[in-house]
Amino acid sequence: MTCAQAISALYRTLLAHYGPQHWWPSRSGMRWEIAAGAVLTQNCAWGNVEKAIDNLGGKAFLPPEHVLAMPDDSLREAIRPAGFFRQKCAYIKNMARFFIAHEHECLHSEDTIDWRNRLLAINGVGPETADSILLYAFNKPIFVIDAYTRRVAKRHLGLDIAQYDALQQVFMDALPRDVYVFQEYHALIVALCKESCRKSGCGALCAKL
DNA sequence: AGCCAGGACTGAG
DNA sequence: CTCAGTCATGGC
Repeated sequence: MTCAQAISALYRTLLAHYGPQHWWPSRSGMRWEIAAGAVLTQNCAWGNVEKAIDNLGGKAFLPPEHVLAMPDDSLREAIRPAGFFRQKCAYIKNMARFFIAHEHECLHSEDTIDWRNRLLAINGVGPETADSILLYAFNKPIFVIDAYTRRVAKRHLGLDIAQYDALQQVFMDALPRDVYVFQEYHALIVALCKESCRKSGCGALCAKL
């Protein structure tokens, strides 16, 4: 079995086992909330991010103009549960400026790579954050690599590639250029890792992997 | 009590 | 490019 076939096979196995995830929890349904969440979740448990999001309006998530206008002290207090609150305060304001200026433009652009580069130019946005925003907030066809993906790639696919872009390319070359597939695949990898973590063995599924 | 969680930035070699 | 140090909270 080729590497590409193994990547496709793993996707089918995970999808059959866990079912569609319809991922990126967002209560308000705003693209902006997804992007802010992507920054807040940097090296931090999602449960802590939810507290921060609740503090920023939860279901009625505050629009970027409002967050940008908040005094740093207030914004820091709101996002404190997500950790690194001093830097994340600045990062989120950078992201708010991007949304105010470019949300509509980015949404209707076909040039994903161009917008990926623009996101990467923002202080506080690295490859994973940029790709998460493009894939889940803007529905662009790009594959997200994170710590979970690296673990699964190494463990179940024998892929030990250090460079972010290189590993991303392997997945993208192996799969159809399909937003839905990219969204589900990443979500399914997270589902697998969370479950293995809880049960300290992965049970029935691991036998198939 | 420590380790880690859906990273990114900076500086050094 | 690779690597360590830094940033901070909450859950287990």
